[in-house]
Amino acid sequence: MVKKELSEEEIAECIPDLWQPLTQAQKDYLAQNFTIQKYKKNETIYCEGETPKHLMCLLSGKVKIFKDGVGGRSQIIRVIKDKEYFAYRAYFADENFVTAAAAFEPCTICHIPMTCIVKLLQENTELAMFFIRQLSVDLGIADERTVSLTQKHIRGRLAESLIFLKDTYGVEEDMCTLSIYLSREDLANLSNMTTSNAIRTLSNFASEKLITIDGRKIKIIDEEKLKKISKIG
Amino acid sequence: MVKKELSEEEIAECIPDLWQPLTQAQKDYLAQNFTIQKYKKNETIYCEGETPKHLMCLLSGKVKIFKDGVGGRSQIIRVIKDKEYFAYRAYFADENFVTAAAAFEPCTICHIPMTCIVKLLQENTELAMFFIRQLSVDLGIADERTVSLTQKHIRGRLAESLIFLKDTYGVEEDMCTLSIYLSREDLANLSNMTTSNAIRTLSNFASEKLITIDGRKIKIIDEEKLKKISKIG
DNA sequence: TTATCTTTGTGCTTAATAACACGGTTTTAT
DNA sequence: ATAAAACCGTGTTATTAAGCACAAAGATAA
Repeated sequence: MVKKELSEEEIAECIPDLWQPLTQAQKDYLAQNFTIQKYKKNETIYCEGETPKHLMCLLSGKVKIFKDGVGGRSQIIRVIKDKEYFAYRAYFADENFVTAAAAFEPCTICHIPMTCIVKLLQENTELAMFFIRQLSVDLGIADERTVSLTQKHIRGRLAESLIFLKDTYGVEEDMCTLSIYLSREDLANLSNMTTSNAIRTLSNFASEKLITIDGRKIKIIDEEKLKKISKIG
Repeated sequence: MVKKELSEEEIAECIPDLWQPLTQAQKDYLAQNFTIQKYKKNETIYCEGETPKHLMCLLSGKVKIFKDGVGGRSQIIRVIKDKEYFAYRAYFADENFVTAAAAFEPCTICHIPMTCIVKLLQENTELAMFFIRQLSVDLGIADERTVSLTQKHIRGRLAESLIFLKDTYGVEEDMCTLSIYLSREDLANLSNMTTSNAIRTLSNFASEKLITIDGRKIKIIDEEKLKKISKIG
């Protein structure tokens, strides 16, 4: 699993935000505790209830953070893209994971023991500020999302998800095909609705010429209209 | 508004978590930047869209953090009790407030300029860890809450809110009357439902002898059953 | 290649919850 | 003290979204 020893330059490229504030001694220390792991499509990265041990940073691929609620329904809480950090919250809160994580597609993820991170934090306030900022941003997103998911109607929620996926993972060369190919079920779990309603609403959007669908390939045609639908709820 | 100069001992009692990690010089510095403000029942503490300037700590009273969504419906995101800190997230995230805050009842709140907090953070990693821990706990709660609010049914959501209010604000001497007296509308906004449904569901709980209601006074009679209702959704 | 499983799509039914209307009650303000 | 406003409770109706059944199309595996 663990790949060959990496040079500090290679590591620096993987985790620039974490690396940059460190002194040389701290960089050496971190490099000794740095490992890389590969995950297959749909593979579980961690489960709800497990004890967190590592900070993870996604180097390539796409990851979902989700939570299974009552009656087998799953809710995607957030998604992770390239160079984003995750899996550290529960450790800082001294809890087990309340969410699970899985790979949407094949992923490369680096692991750094949280004990190592905490040691670095104790001597580097700039690094501490990085986590404070990151957690603060995520908490703001969570607050917004709570209201969107509870108050918007189905069309608004799905429109929001489509815009969100475009903003997060971007589009292909044609400038409008979403780079992420999700199953209807994942799209539903992201938007807090049943799979049937995701399918139906997606078809409606296609009839209204807001998007085109070709299997899991979705092209955003009228982004402004989608934004409007998302906004009015 | 600003009360008479307080002694360091008095301040230490107000904000023990913040105070304890500081050196004497840092304590002196903080004391110079410490002010106290009173708010009346229902008074707004800050509004969505405003620029955050101060860390606040609730010294007495009860506060709601809420967000107005589509169609005038308001969602209570979290509530603050004695000795809890708030209003700092947006500053750390370099955003304006995405939520608003108001006093449920008369409140005393201390204000500390965020510039002062940031200065202290830069020289005190223990203080930084306090915020990292606090934000991590809150983010976990937000994740759990997202799933509860979206997936549980009305009865489950209201039961959860009642348990939550008991755990947060406690009960009176009789050991079962909730110490917080909320309007039906606030109870609805906490539980993501309309006011009529909060009223109806509350009545149902009363008929089922899970609670008794006397105006805004709510007694928890059968906590176990309520927990069960909350859990199964 | 064939068989099996998963995913997608469609129609119909049912359940859950919001919306509305209105009368009575309590609180607040003057 | 009195008027006005806000809040509470209840019945009725309308809307939204979930649930279910089933067929077709793709994907996966033996």
